[in-house]
Amino acid sequence: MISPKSIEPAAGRTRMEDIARLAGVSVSTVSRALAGSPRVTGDTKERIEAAVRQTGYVVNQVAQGLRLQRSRQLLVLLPTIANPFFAEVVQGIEEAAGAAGYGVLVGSTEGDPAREAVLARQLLTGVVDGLVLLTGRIPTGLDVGALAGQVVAVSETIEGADLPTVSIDNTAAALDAVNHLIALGHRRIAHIAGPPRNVLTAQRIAGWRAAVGGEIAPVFGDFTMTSGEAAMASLLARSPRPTAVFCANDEMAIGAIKAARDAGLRVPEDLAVIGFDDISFAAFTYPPLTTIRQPRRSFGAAAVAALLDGHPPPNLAYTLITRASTARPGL
Amino acid sequence: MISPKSIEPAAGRTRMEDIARLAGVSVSTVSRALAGSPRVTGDTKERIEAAVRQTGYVVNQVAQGLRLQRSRQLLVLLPTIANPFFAEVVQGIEEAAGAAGYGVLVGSTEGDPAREAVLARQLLTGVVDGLVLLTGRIPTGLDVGALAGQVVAVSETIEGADLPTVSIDNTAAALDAVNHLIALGHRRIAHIAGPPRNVLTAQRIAGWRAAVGGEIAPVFGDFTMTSGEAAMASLLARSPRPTAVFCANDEMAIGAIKAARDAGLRVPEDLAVIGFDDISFAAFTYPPLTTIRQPRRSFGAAAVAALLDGHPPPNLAYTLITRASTARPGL
DNA sequence: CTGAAAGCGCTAACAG
DNA sequence: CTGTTAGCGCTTTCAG
Repeated sequence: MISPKSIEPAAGRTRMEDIARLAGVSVSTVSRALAGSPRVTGDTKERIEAAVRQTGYVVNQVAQGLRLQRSRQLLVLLPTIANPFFAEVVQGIEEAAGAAGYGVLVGSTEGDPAREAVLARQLLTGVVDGLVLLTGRIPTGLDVGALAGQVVAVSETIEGADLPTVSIDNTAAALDAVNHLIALGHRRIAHIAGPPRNVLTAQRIAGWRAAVGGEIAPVFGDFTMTSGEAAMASLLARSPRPTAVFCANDEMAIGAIKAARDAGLRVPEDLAVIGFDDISFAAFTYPPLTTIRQPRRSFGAAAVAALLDGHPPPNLAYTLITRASTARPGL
Repeated sequence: MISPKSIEPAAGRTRMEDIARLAGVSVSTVSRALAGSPRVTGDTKERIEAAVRQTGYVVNQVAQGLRLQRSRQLLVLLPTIANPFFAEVVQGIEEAAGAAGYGVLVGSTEGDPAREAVLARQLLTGVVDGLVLLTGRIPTGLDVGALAGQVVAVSETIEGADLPTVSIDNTAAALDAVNHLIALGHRRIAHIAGPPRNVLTAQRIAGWRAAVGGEIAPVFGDFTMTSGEAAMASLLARSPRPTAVFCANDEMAIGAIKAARDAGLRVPEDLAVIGFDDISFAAFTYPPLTTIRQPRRSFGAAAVAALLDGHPPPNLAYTLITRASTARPGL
């Protein structure tokens, strides 16, 4: 059990002072030696290193953080870690952050603005040095202007905020996806979109509209498999029925395929389906899912580079991955 | 960009001292008021609260952590956050931890023992108060004996370590899964196991063996879809071919179904498949996957309860979820 | 090349 | 009910 009622400061842990005593020097010297200062050399340095090895000493990062005013931790805020897309971006962030000596805190907010705000405040209290937003919005109460360079948006652009953003060109990618269907001969191409009032939703709708022309209404989902299934069910009631559907993410595409099959349709013969993201499951659906691959690990790496090195985040490249869920209509 | 070369201590952030000045009291009084001490009341309390609201002050958790010798952060160590099973356990941990005012650090170690060790040391340096191990092993260099009450294992029991562990009875669950197949009439039931030398692997093999009897060899995978696909391919070369296969997790089951279908077999008519975990994708495979549901959110909640309140973690209940991937043989 | 001392922002005796 | 003071463990001037 953590935090017993009686707190024993320093609970027996080795401190720098102990190392100093063992090595017969002062704490300043130990501190310098550990920081790799060239001012500590030879025998002194070796004695200190020996003491560290012997005791298994590790510097207290909390004390160090207080003194240095930096924690070497990053906070990632995202809607849900259960979505493989986000999970893989987090992997990329972790890798890059870890390589730079930074740790990663994950806040899975379930879309709750209150929870987002609470977590984001960690940034203001010294617990983390930087914030990666995968939520598509600024946590309430956070003054991003004053936090310049400490906040980066990933995947979703945040409107009205002048934030460095790591993303792909979603409109162009959606256009490419739909053009793939058009090239196969499809003309009635429906769209299962993300939630209304979401930037990605708008961008992908724009790409779809640009390709299909006209004013057909998309069906809105919420990026879950269940919502894709429901959306597809409603599309199947349309007449004439679409011959193809472009889904704003892979999970909704997986739901859509299930709905189509449950309605007795064959994919891709009766209905072609294309997704977005290329999560690992996309290659294992039946039929395997044609989709747009987003470079998720690179998203993470670019976000960390933006935070730690100030690199302006690039617009990354996406790829159309052609699998068996799309084919010529009525084949 | 984080950490400019010139560090400005206290970089303009509101400190408790500022609140004290605004409210016309001392910092001790502010500290007490913020901690909800009954010793600060009436007008004083209100002036302090007003100052806090006005400035948007948030206490510096690093300084607080140093003083209190506790960080209100938990570290979760896991093989890969990209696996939905782990992701959902993390959600459960986050929920429970968040409700108790704790934050969650995630270390996705990709099975790298060195990375595990480095991350686990955070526990020793005051960055986190507790450690949740989903990795099935003690990070090297960590003296769990000395850290009693600060470490809990989840999902995988750690052999030779006397650790509180949150899990299900994996052997019994595997037995139930295979008995489901036997009840359907299957007799040649193969097993796609997890990686060798893994406790879960051993337990699930034991349950399978108890049900099928005999000494058939399992095929080993590594819990990924790709490995399940490869394992199934090798099983299909056996003669006589199994009529059913019990997979040690859902992802390998998804891979196995793909391999079976690619080989021209129908699931479940020619081959029944049962998985383990009931990740969200299991309900959306084709055919939908029969599986053993593990209560992942509860795993997380129980782990946090063990750490924070010292509750001994219970063995949780699992459920057989019957879907369409299993049926009578040769139907 | 090394040490003494100050201080990061906070909490908790201890006095009053 | 409130303030003074010491100190959590570390880094970094400033002296020597």
